[in-house]
Amino acid sequence: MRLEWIEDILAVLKAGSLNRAAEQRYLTQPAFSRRIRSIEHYLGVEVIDRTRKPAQLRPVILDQQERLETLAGELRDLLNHLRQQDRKTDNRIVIASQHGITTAIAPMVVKRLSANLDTNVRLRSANRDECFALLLTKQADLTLIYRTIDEEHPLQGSFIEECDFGREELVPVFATHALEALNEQYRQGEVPVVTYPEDVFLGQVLNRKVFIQLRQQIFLRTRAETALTLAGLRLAEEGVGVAWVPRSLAARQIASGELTDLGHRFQTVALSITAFRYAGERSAAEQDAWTVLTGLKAEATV
Amino acid sequence: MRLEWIEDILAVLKAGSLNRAAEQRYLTQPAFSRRIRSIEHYLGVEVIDRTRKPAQLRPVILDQQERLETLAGELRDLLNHLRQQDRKTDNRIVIASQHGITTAIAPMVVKRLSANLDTNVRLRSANRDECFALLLTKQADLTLIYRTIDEEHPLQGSFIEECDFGREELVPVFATHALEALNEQYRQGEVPVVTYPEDVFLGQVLNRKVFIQLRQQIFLRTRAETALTLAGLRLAEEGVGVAWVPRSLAARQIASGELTDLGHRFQTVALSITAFRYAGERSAAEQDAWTVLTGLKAEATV
DNA sequence: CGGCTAATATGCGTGTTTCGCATATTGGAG
DNA sequence: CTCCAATATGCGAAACACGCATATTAGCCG
Repeated sequence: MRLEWIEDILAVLKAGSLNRAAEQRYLTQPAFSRRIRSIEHYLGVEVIDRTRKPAQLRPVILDQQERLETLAGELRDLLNHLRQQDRKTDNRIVIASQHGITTAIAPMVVKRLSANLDTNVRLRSANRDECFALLLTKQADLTLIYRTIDEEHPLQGSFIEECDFGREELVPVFATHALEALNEQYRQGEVPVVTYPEDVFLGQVLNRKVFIQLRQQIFLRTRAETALTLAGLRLAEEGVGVAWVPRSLAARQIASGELTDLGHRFQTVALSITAFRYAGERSAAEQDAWTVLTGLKAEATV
Repeated sequence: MRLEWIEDILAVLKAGSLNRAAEQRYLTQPAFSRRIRSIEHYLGVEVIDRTRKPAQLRPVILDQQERLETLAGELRDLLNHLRQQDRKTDNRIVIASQHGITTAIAPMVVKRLSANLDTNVRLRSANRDECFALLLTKQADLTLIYRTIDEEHPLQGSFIEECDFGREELVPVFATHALEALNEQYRQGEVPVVTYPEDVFLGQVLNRKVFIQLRQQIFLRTRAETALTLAGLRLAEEGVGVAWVPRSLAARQIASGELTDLGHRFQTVALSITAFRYAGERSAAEQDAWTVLTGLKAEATV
């Protein structure tokens, strides 16, 4: 028996159909359908009534709803407890950081935390959704992510606390040594660009905030696609295409003249760097970390 | 999270080492070792202390022992409940029957049950160990297995009830039309036989009760090995070798002269057919079934 | 009572997981 | 230091779970 199976069953209950339940559980409909089948096979009992079309849970299961919910809750509690326990005892905190932040800002944050506190910091790099997942499953104590300045609450619910503690700008950059070639292409009506995949946060933001408008003026030729800002940076350095990268990541190369900031010609995207954590009781180490972060915020706004 | 994982962890606790825990959980030591690793990976927490040699559970986990046991119990209860529930409501019972019995005796039993009662009987054929497993996990309401007459309690524990309700004899048979060839081989000091694998019950019984003695007199040439008595019967009919099969299975062929009963020359094995069930409350259908079975016993002993 | 649509199921190829077996490595006792 | 028992790792095979594309079907509507 698996916690995940209980959650699957409860999802059917709440969603009212396999289709929507599949969505809630982040699976395709066929995969979810098969999963329910495999659960039924394991139990030796039919879980849902397939004769009707929006498939319904059978009474046998429905009667156990409360029990299922209780058990699922207890299991999750146990998991959360185990996952946090050892951290509490060794004064350790885990920070989930969006990939771009891991290279750009997080090192500084970690340095500050380690310097000011007797704390063992572990940094886990992941994409944005994964970061939230790590926080929600308490595998991370807090998470650092980018958000666009107009984005409301990426995580709703009062049990989550947030703290904007810095700004970042996504700037278009390109190899200075190849600028002439870029201008030539520009005159011919096209720009080579490095894009991020549509299914990662930066890809969506860049598309919505920059590319849609830009495409009305000029043809964007995607020369490379990568989920990693660091790779984007390298590609820009090689003159493969214009890449939008966090300014802090490119600061050194821009200063040295290796890269040229094309923010005046194309558009930049303002992002804020936000930390999230669970509200409620927490370990001393985590409390201290949060204090340091809010301190950074104060610095930034000065 | 999985119930099986909790059980794995508790097994380490009880066994005191990965090695013996692996045995308890019916896994090889390497597989079990990796399983614990995967659990640790999932939890993000070290479950066992590998610096010492008989690996010990870490205090983090040890502290949760009671909680783990409670949860495991609740999950198992839920499973048992779900697995039995639908049977109770539609007056259904599931009988796990050892393969040989499925063909030999079970059809008669099922016929009796269906005739006398308004009951839906489902027969599941499995090997002996699987039958016990099905009973213990409540996927079956009762199980029919062979046991040797001197075998004590295959399942110990007061929570199991048993009922010997018949006798069976494993008799050596061979194709009548090929008897002459058999005798010829016999004179040359060897007998072609059909054996059962060592890892199934009949294989062990036959070896212990018959072959060990027989080998002191004559060379047994294994011509075929099969786990299925029915296949053994066919092989005997074809004259491949002498096969020990339940008498009831071969009764028709012996009567018609197609097969010859060699029980006078070799040895037979007396088996009793025993039904097992959980003690305690049960559905009306199952109670009725048991009554019918004990009735059969009365008939048999008359 | 057909035909349409949304819900569910199935075929298929692929990547991942888990296992057993054989073998390597390692802690700890003597 | 050497040996033994406990644990780990290499490897190949089988099972599993997934996504995509597509087939089937319940139920609604004309």
